[in-house]
Amino acid sequence: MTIDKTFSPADIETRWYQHWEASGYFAPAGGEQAFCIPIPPPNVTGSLHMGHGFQQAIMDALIRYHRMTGKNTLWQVGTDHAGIATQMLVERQLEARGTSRHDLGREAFIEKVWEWKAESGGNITRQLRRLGASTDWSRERFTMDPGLSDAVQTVFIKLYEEGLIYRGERLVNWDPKLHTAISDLEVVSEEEQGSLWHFRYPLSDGSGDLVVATTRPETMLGDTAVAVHPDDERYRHLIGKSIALPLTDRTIPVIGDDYVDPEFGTGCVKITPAHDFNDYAMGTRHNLDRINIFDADAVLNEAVPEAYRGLDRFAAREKIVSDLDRAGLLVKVDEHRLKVPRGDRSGVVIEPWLTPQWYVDAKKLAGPAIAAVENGDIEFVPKQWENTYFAWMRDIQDWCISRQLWWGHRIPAWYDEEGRVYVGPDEATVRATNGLTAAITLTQDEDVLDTWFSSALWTFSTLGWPENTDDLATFHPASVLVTGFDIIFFWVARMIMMTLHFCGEVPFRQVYVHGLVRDGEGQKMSKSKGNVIDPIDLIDGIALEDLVAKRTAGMMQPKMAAKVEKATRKHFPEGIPGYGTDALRFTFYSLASTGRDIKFDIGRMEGYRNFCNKLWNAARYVLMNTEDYIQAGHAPEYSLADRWIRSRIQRLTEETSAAIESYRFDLASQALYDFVWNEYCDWYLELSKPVLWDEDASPSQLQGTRETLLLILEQILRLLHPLMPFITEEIWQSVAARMGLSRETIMLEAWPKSETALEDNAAESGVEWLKDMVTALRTIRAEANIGPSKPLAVLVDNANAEDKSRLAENGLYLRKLAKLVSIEVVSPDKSIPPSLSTLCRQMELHVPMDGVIDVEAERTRLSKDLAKLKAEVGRLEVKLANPNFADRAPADVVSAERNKQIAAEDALSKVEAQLERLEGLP
RNA sequence: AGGACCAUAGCUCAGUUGGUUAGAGCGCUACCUUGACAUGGUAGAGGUCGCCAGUUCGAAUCUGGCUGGUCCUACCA
Repeated sequence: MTIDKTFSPADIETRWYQHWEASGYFAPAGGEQAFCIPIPPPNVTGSLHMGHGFQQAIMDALIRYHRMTGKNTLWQVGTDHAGIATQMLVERQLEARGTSRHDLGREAFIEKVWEWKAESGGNITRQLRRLGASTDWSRERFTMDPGLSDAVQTVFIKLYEEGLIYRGERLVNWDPKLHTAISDLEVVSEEEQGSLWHFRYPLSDGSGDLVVATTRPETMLGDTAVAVHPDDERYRHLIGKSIALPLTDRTIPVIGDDYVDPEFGTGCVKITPAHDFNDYAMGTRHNLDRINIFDADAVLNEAVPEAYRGLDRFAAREKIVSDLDRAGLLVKVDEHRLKVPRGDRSGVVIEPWLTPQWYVDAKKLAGPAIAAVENGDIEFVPKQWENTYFAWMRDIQDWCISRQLWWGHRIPAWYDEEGRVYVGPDEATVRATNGLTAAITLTQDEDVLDTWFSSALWTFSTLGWPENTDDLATFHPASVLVTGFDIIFFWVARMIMMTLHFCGEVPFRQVYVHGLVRDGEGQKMSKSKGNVIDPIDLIDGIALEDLVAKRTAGMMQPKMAAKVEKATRKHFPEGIPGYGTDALRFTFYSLASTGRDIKFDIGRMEGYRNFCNKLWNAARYVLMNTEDYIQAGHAPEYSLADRWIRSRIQRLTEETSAAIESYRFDLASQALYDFVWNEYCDWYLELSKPVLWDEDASPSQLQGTRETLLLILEQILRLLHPLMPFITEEIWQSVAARMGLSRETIMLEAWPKSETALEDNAAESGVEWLKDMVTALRTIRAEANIGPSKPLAVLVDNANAEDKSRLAENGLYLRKLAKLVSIEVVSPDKSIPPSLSTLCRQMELHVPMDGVIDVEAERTRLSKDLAKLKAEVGRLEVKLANPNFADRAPADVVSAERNKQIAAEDALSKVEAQLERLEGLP
């Protein structure tokens, strides 16, 4: 069997995944204790972005880890129907074909969406597989599945019956492009440049006028009052008078309300209760009329004077301003920055609009949901996110759940001709329970429910609720929810409320809140910015031209596309080489610290690709050197190095487990990387060579080293497996075979336990000593420019008894690792020939150079050491001379400092002596 | 307006309850194809831990203020 010199991920990943899936390894199996993660359902018609990739990587690590610890492990997978997004997508396709959903009609349109789902829905699950996600595909769910739809309907009806869902006509956030209401959370307000128009409104008794300031002139046609602050000296005498509203024939009152800020604008506010949330509230307080002047397109309707009917809101603004100007009523226009609310999907300005909608009484549901976090039934990690949660929950607003869409769960409510509402699972039931004869016409509500309404039921609806299933009993509450902080309100909070209400228990015990992935410059990744990276492209690689094409596809503005193209060519001049899933995953883990932003650094990913290669080659070395391992059959004898690495891996095991348990994947990956590269490869593999290549080594010694090589590698693979599933499985198969283990997959092997009995402090300090020696000698070599191939002789002065025995025991290692021909312990009075000298601990190492020493270079080198030591001695002297330190600091700290001082002074005098000796040379 | 978070090497980031010579990866410099690996090896250079005060024998770490940045919530007509 030959193994390639470099690791090629593409060859193995898909093969292993298919094997795992086909073998049913992802399904829950046995174990007293259950461990369950519900996937945050991605949009069924979408595709994975880096944020998803990161999130799946975290979940898969947790799942694989807990599966290996022997738990009954379920990763519940599925997707949601993403009402608005999906409907928009399909509508765009229809548009491209010159048709529309209205041409098709409701049923045909919904059929089209299902077709589209069938076509594109596999995309996201395919990507999940490429990432190695060990989800139980046999239980895949979709929010529009019959079972989940049942749950949605049951919940709606129950909440309605309990009075927690109600229908009401109120101002909603209306999206005039998508023709639907959206919730507060789906509105994003950002500062934009606008104007503040000042208009003169005449009093109807002709006694004068006042000036109002507004950012939305077009709404003046719906004004039903002007408000001033009741204490405002300038205007209080006007309260109670009335105004002849320009451009209309209406008369409206001047009212006093302390909501008005006298400092802003003119101190007079026009009030339009039907088109502004604050005005609505004021209208309620003062019993004002609500005049709705817009239709669903935000076009002026019948309620306004004829001249303005049929105008779009922005056209109306222009006309109104110019008409008022012509009438001499425009006082001035100021530049003004204001927050403009836009729909997060459509991007158009949201219109507060008066329509009947369905609401969830969130305040009542919030109480227990707050308590569950307060009393620790649910724990956020990191804890600080609980504050975000509390802040929102304690000031929660009722949730508008109806959407004027076709794609989604249709609201189970029917109206008779008088507009009376009946809620029930279907028309027949509604008729039966309400005693409605066939003579009465019933019409079902046209609207569907917010997608988040069904997502809020995710943890229990996916497990079979409202049926009382075994799965519910076993896997609910879930163990942990892994999610980004951006959907704490959208999803996490709502899940907690709904689940507590319907299941009487929390949906999950912990919420692990991770950061959001950004590009290398800290920018949010978004399609419109053109800086998205498809995780699959990092895995498989992509040519520059393809990447540019992908990023600029569908960009409306050529200017923007050019900009994106330029940035892409700059950041990825060579395109992206394929790094493989394991490298991508390991990069995600290394970035998963407690911060809020995760800047994705491709350079770092390259480093972890190299790490995969390092591991690959370490395995190659081990396999090459253990070929006759099984046959040998001698009782193993363990070397110092064997005992050392066996001890070290106990600590690594502890550290890795603790890191994963506390969701510190960055620490876990760091510990593993450091161990594999800097301990196992750099030292242990090197230390194994002198043994394996020693012709005098006994069969027992060979056996001890070969066994340790395999044992440690096998354990490393298990520790790495949750993070890097593919490469570890590939290597593990060979390693396990070599060890004579006849088991199926590393996936189902036990998670390593650290064994205190194998911790060996003597071996650890022995190898530390050895490393110090080797490093000291290598440094001499490097600093004096002696090539690595030139063998050296070493004289060791001032060795104590322990050093002497270690020198004797480690001769083989020292000769090989530092490339020495001889090591000689000399007595202090022996004269040293002209040498390069250095210190190692309290020993002095001399490398005789046959008189060809560059005295000047050597003096420079030693002087540098001397200066460092002098600084240290000085620092320690000052510290220890301070009586406050000596008296007040703990005794162990003081004595540690004193020991440092003694060692430093000793070293100082030795270097001084070495310098002196140098002076005697030519 | 209220609140949160962040500021450590050129870059991306660790740094547990205050006590190390402040660490890692990438990048950089010099040398090296030695029988796992040049996606490699060896040895280095590089930081007044944003600024100012305070607490303390001792502060990257705790407290207050300031500056700079990010974000969330509410919203000004």
